[in-house]
Amino acid sequence: MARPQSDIDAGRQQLVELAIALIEERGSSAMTMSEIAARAGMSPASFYRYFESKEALIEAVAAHWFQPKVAIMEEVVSSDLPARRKMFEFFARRFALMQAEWERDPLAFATYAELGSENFELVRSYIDLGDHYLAEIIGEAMAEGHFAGLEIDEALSLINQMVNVYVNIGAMAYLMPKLSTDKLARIIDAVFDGLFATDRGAKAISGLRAA
Amino acid sequence: MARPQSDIDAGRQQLVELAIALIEERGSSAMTMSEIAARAGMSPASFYRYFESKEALIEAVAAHWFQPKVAIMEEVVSSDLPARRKMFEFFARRFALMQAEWERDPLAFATYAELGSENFELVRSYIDLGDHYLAEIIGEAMAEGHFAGLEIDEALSLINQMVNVYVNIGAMAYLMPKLSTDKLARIIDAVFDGLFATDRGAKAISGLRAA
Amino acid sequence: MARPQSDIDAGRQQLVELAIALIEERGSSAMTMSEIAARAGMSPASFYRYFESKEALIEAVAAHWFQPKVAIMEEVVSSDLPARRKMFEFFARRFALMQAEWERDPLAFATYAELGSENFELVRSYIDLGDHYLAEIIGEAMAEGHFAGLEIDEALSLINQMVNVYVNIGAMAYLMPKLSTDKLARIIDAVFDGLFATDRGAKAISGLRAA
Amino acid sequence: MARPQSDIDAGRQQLVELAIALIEERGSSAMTMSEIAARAGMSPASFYRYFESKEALIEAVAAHWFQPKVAIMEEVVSSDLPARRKMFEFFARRFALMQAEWERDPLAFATYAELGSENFELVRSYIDLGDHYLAEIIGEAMAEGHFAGLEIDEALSLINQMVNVYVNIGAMAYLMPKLSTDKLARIIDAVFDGLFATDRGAKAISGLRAA
DNA sequence: GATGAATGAGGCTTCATTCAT
DNA sequence: CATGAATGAAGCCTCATTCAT
Repeated sequence: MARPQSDIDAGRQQLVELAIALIEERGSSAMTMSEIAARAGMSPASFYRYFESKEALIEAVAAHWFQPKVAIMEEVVSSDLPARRKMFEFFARRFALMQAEWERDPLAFATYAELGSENFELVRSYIDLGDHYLAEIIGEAMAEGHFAGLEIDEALSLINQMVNVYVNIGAMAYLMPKLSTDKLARIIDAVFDGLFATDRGAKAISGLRAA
Repeated sequence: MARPQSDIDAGRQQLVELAIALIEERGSSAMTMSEIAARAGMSPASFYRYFESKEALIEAVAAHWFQPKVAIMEEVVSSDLPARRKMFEFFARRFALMQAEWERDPLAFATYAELGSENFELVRSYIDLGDHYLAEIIGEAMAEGHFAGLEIDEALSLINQMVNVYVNIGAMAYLMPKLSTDKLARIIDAVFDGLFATDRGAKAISGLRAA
Repeated sequence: MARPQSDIDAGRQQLVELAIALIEERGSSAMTMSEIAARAGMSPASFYRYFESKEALIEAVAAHWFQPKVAIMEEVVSSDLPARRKMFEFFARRFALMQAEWERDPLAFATYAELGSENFELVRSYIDLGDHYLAEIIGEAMAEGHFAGLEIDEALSLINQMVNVYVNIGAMAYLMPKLSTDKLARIIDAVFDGLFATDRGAKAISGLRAA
Repeated sequence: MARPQSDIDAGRQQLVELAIALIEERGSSAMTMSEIAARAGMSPASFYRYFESKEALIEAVAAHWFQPKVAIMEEVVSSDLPARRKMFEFFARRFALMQAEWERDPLAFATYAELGSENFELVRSYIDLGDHYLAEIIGEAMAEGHFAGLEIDEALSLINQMVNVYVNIGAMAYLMPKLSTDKLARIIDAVFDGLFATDRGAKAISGLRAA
C-alpha cells in the first residue's frame, strides 16, 4: 500500500531532479517532456504516470526549490531571538542559501527566476507565506518598541521593499554579485534605526508634490 | 548605401512598434514573426530583411522600452538639484513613468518584465548605465557630507539594493500596487539618515559571524 | 470449466455496468479501458481476461441497453390485446421507457445513440427482432380486417417508417422534447385509419412519375 | 486580391473533397489531418493554411453535404405547386438524392450520419432551416383547408415525426433499403387524409392513460 | 528586392494493448 | 492467474525559418 505511493513519489522525485538538471544545463526552454522522459529512460507516455501535465511538473520543481527556504523561515520565526536579530536571520539565512546556489551555478539560478516569472501563480503562495512570517516578526519588534507610529501593514510593506532584493529571486539573479550579508545587515539596521512615522526631508518633498 | 540603411532603420522601427502593440494586445506568446510581418503589411520572409532573427527583434524592443528611462536619468543627473533631492528624483521620475505604464496596462508591463527576464543580457547594459549615473549622484552627496565612512562603491551597492524595488521591472510587475512615491521618499530618507559606516546592532552581529 | 465460465460472466456483467456508469457520468469519450478496469478494482491487463477488446465491451453494453426493450416487445406481443391496442402498446411502452431514460439523463441517452451509430452492426439484430414482432402484430391486425390490400411486408415497412421516430434512438436523442405518447397515438391512428392500398392523391402522382 | 482568396478556396475545396474521399474509403475515424494533408501532397502544417482546425474542416464537409439538399428545399418552396404536391416534392426530391447517394455507397452514407451525430450542432441549423420551410408549406396547406383544428406547430411536429425517416440521415443510414418514394407518398397521403384534431381510437386510449 | 507558400521539427497529450514478474 | 508498469503509435497543432518565383 505504501509501496506504490512511494514508487510514484520516487519517480516524481527523479523526474524533478532530471528536470532540474536539464534546466541547469540548457535553460528552461529545453525542459520538454520528451527530453526529461528520455533522460529518465522512459517513454514520453510514461512520464504521465508521474505528472498529470507539464505544469504539474513545474509546480513540483518550484516546490522543490522553495522547500528549504520555507524550512528556514519556520525555524527562524519559531526561535527565541530578539526581534532585530530575528528579522536579520529571517532574511540572512535564506540569502546565504540562495547565494550559495547562485555561486554554484548562476545561470541555473537565473533559469529558476525565469521559471518563476513565467509561472507566477506558483510563486505567489511562497511570497504570501513569507509576508505572513515577516508580519509576525514585525509584531514582535513593535512589542519591543520599534517602528513607532507605523501600522503593521505599512511597516511590512516598507520593509519588504527595502529588503526585496534579498528575497526576490528575479532581482537576485542579476544582482547577486553585489549582495552580501553585511549589506543586508546594514539595511536591517537602517530599517530599525531609520523607519518611523516622523516626516523628514524627502517625505516632506513628496508631500509637497501631492499638494 | 545611406538610403537603404535608413530604409532598413525605418522598417526596424516600424516592426518594433508593431511588436510592442502586439505584445500589449495579446501578450508575449502571441508575438509571432508572421503576425508582426502581417501587421506591417509584409511577408514573413521580408521580416528577415530587417531582423536577422526573432531574438534580434526582441533586443530592439528592449532598447525601445528603456529609451525614455535613460532620458530621465540623463536629465536628472545633469540638473542642478542638491544631492538628496537629485537622488530622489533620479528614482522617483522613472518610477512615476513606470507606474503610469503599469496603470495603463499591468499585463503589458508584466510582459515586458517577462521579456526582460528571458533576455536579461539585454537588460544588463541598462543596469550598468543606471549604476554609472547613480555613482555620480553619490559622489555629489558625499561632497555634501553624506554617507560618512563609506566607499562610493559600497554606498552605490547598498542604495541600489534598498531601492531596487523601484527600479527592477521584474519586481515592480507584481509589487506595483504596494509601491508609491511616498514610500520611495521614506526609503531615500532612510538612505540619507541611516546609511553610514558606524557599526550598530545588526552590523555587529554580522561582523561576529564573519569572525 | 463451468465455474470459471460463470466467474467470467460475472466479471463481464460488472464491467458492463461500470462502463455504463462511466458513460453516464462522463460521456462515451471518457470510456477508457483503464478507467473501467480501475473502477472494477482490477488492472487494465485483467480487463482483457473478460473482454477481448474494447469493441467486445461495447457490444456487451449495447446488449445490456436493449435487453429491457426486448422484454417489453415480448410481453406485448404475447398479450391478449386487440391488434390496434397491441400495436400502440408495442411502441408506447418502449417509448415510455426510453423517454424516462432520456429525462433522467439526456446526455447519457445521446451517448448511447452515438455508441449505436458508431457500432450499428450491433444494432441491426435488434431492429430485425423488432421487425419480426411487429410483423406478427400486423398479421393479427390483418386478420381483424385492417390494412386492406397491402402485403404484410409492405405494411411492416410503411408502419416502421411512420413510427420510426419513436423507435430509433438516434432520432429520439434530439427529438425527444417533441415526442409524446399522444402524438404516437395519433400516428398509430393514422396508420390504422389511413393506411390501405387504394390510390389517392399523392400515390397517384408518385405512380405517374414511375411511369 | 481575388486570386489569393480563390486559391485558398480552391485548397479548401480540394481538402474537403479529399476528406470526403477518405471518409468514404475508410470511415470517419480515418479522417486524420495528417492523412488528408498527405493525400493533398502537403505537410500537415500546411493544412492549417486552409482550415483553422479539424473542426473547421468537418464543418466544411457538412456544408458541402447539405448544400444540394438546401437548394432543393428552396426550389420546391418557391415553386407554384399546390400544397399537397409541394409537401410531397419537398421530401421526395431530397429523398431521391439521398437514396442515390446511399445506393452509390451505403457505408459512406452511414459515415456521414455518424459525422453528423458526432457534430450535432452543425446539423441543427439545417434541421431548423427545414422546419422553417416546412412550416411555410403547412401554412399554405391550411389555407387550402387541411389539418383542420391543428395549430401550425402541432402539425409541423407531427408531420416531422411521421416523415422523419425520410429526412433524418441517421435513420436513413440503416433503413434506406426499406424506403421508397411510393411509401413516402403514402405517408404524405396519410398526413393529409388522417391528420386532424378529432379524437379517435388510439388518441382516446392515450387520453385515458393520462387521466 | 519581395513574397507567398511551404514545411521540418517539435510540443503536449492520450490510450488500447502487452509482458515480465 | 493477476497485475503494475510500460509504451508505440497516434492525434492535433504551432511557428521560426527558407526558397522558388
